[in-house]
Amino acid sequence: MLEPQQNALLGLLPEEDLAHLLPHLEQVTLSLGQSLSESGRQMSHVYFPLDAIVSLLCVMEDGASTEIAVVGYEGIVGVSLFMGGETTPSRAIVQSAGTAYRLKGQLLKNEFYRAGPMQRLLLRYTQALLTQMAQTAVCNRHHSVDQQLCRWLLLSLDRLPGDKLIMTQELIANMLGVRREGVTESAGKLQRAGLISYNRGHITVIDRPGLEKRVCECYAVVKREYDRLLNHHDVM
Amino acid sequence: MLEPQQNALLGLLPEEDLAHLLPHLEQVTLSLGQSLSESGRQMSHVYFPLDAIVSLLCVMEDGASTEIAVVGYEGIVGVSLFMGGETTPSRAIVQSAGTAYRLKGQLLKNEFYRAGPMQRLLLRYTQALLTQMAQTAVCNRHHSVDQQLCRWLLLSLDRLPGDKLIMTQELIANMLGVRREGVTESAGKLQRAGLISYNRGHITVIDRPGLEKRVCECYAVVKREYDRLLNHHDVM
DNA sequence: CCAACTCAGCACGCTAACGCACATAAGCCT
DNA sequence: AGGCTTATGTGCGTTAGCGTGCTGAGTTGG
Repeated sequence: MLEPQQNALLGLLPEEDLAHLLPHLEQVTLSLGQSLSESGRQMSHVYFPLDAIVSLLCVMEDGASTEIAVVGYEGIVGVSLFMGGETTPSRAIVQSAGTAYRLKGQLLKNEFYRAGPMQRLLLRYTQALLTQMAQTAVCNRHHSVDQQLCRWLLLSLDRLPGDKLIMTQELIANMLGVRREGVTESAGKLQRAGLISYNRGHITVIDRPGLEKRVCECYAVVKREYDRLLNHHDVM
Repeated sequence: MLEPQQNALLGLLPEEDLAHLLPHLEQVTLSLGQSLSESGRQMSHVYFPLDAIVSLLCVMEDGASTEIAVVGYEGIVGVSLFMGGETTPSRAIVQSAGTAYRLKGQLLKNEFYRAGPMQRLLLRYTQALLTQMAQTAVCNRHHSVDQQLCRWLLLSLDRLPGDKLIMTQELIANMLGVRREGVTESAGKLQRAGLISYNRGHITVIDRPGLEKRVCECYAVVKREYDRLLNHHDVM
């Protein structure tokens, strides 16, 4: 059984605050490719992933896209609701199927405007998101597809229980905003180096330390900032 | 004389809330290249630019950098203070000299945690910043230096009183995270097309509509979102 | 007024990534 | 089994942007 506390934000909340929300939290299954938020559309709920992963994508008129951030058990999908804008121009797509708890948008806003621990927590999380987006921008600019693939794999791995992910090269290419063939090539290198094994949409990470050696600094910067902003000691 | 209300955030604040802050607002001159915030360092003040422009840069270990957002009269530098993280891994550099009002960080936080109009305003602004960063990331990935230069020029122009900016190609290259020669080439095209005139660090925009024709959609997306989030009607 | 410096422009060759066209290959569904 | 769809691997030519080295035109300051 999956408990709401497996989501890091909910888990960091003091018991009484969590108790407020518990009756309204609804467990849902998220399936691969499902959209939780479309550009410019108001979300009815926010989502607290448990073992699912959600990608925030920025999609352009011609259909080209790039992942700007990834959200897993450590976060929440639907930041724009409590930030006051209600909508975002970006899209939220389930990148790895799994489970999440969801909460009606209005209830989250109520909790947020009580200005208690939940507010502090959500604001700190949003700042972590800012950092992730900034680092993604600079990584897009300066680093090779090889490095970005490593970063992407590690970010996903950190949000998954095991060492397997279900993901075609086509989809990874959409996330990274590169050609499918580019991913084929980079993934091939990683496979030949014995770091991952790739099999028709099923990736198994064999040598995680090896990936960490190849990845650019962007991964560590983001991870460090999440750890700093969302550790139990500072937040509560 | 420059009034605090020339900053859009301060200008949107109801009179009584602004009155709270006025005695503590200190006018300062920002000079080109001045750093307002270093990676991981706590800021003592937040800044409300009037006619100055500040770039938020993400700098990497090897010194390569990319601008992730630009802040002018419409915004505030120092979002991380009220978001709870206190520091950011990014750097804030004055990109166009001018004037700003500044406020002690603690005073801003006090005002923020009163949970009044200022809080709503700052949160909405932060969401606009999120959008700008996301769009920058996707633009870095998919658009040519030509297009990005147009975007950058227009974003700067929107934040300046006139049609001139003081900025060498070298600095623009740092912002965009490209080679200086790349900027030379793109700027040359714009100059030959009669859109701008370039003269040793002095750029004059001659044909703004022409720039708007060449720019990628990223500019409009960001502008629209700022207008939506920070118009007087919705915020207050 | 000349020297030093800064800024802009140009000419290479180089490489990563692109777009496109195929060739397999592996699972899926009668 | 056989044919379909989907996923992956490869091999082109093309191109945008990079790194480097250099030229020359302004600007500044002694």
